[in-house]
Amino acid sequence: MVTMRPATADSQSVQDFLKAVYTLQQKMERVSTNALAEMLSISAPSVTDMAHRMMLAELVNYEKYHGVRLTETGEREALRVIRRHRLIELYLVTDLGYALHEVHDEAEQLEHAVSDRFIAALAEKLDHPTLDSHGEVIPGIDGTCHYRELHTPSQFPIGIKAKVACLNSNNPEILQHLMGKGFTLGSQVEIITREPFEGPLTVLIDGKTVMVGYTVATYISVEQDKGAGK
Amino acid sequence: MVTMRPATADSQSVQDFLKAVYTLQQKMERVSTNALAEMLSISAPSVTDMAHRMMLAELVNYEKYHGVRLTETGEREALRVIRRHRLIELYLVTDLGYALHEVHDEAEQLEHAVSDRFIAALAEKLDHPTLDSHGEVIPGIDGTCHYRELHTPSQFPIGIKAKVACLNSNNPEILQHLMGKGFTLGSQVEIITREPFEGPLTVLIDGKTVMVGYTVATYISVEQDKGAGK
DNA sequence: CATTATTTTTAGAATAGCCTAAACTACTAC
DNA sequence: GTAGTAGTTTAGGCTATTCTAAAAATAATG
Ligand SMILES: [Mn+2]
Ligand SMILES: [Mn+2]
Ligand SMILES: [Mn+2]
Ligand SMILES: [Mn+2]
Repeated sequence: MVTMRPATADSQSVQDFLKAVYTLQQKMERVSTNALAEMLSISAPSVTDMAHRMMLAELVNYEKYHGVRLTETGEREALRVIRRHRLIELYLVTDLGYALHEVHDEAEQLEHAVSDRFIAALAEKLDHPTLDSHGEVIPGIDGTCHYRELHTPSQFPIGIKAKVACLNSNNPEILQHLMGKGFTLGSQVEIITREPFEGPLTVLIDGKTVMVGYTVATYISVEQDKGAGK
Repeated sequence: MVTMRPATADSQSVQDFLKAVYTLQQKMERVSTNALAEMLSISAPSVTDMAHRMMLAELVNYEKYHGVRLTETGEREALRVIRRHRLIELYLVTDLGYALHEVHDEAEQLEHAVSDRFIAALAEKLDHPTLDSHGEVIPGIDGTCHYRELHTPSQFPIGIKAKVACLNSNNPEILQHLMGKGFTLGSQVEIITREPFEGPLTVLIDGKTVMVGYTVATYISVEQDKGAGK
């Protein structure tokens, strides 16, 4: 720590770190080392160390005992990696016959290995998409994100028709479970009943009635049907 | 060196090392540390070190001062990586619009990052090809290679019609130079004149007459036209 | 506002890959 | 066969990334 060299933005660890900070930043002002350790599955001391080195590289702003925040450079880099990740995920489903639950782990590796040339080819082939195979927003080359107004079934009013807009889990088992119930992007859904105390939901999906646990439902986002009055 | 842990076959360094040994083994009985250092662009001591660790992992047979040879396991692994590399190269040209000179460097990274699932998808999509975009043999999943009888222009008799069967350079500049002259896989070629002392060749390619330097011509392999008497 | 509990950082260490400089072996030529 | 040269290995070191155990700081509690 007397001599500490700055991190380089092109390593796998640094890129995953940037993504993790970006994601956690959406929910909290500053991101704690513990939260990062949890998300990255590494020890807290490793996070502290990385935070120091990325501070020197001016990718994050780090204050001892008060967590981390992305700098402008850091955010740009994070969005670049997220763009890669999501373009790859979409491509795997669209052109290589992957099932949704298979794409995340593959993309987690490929995002670091692939060249800008490769990403450009994918973007071109997919006709510059803005949503990936989970329904998550793909940032543009300039970092712009076209967010939509989404809702979680657990907070969406009963009786309103909506469409599944995002299945935002990275866990293959959860995704398989949800898709097994009929939740796929674009499905028509309507909440029929909602049990209190974080109980299960009864949902009408494309005409079929199914039950879903509260916890697993938090990985679903729906979008109100266009044209349907609020 | 008192305690030395065996290498693990799934690291980038180890995989590239295996490929290098495999390639050099075609031309020499045992592969020297210097030859490997040269091919891998690392120092000779690094090669010695790696040789030791890969010996412990039973991937190579290494004898001090007498170089290295792949074990059966090592050869299987090497062929697996070569298969990946070449399927990726073919895919990049066929489906993603890459030019031949762009594929090698990309494949050199991707071969380590991609899953077996991914490779299976490529093989399927390309209809289980046996030749990559350079014209090199793609080993099967079981390691089998369907070699052809190829010739270098510099040793091929004058006046015989042949087809370009392989452009086996990894150097983008060389490939661009050759393709600029009209050498592409499948082109009709006929040697018109050959200068002595490793001098240039005059070649008829698809009707056009071009000159090629001796050195650069060593990266071309041709196959005698089928049906044309020897 | 003390005391405890939780979080975070420091200290010290390991591993894979790499390096340079120095020592050593093996082959080549008298 | 001995000297010289070319090729290899050993010795010693460095970096990035990870870890565990211990110390320190912050946050929560009564
Ligand atoms: Mn993902
Ligand atoms: Mn990743
Ligand atoms: Mn190649
Ligand atoms: Mn490689």
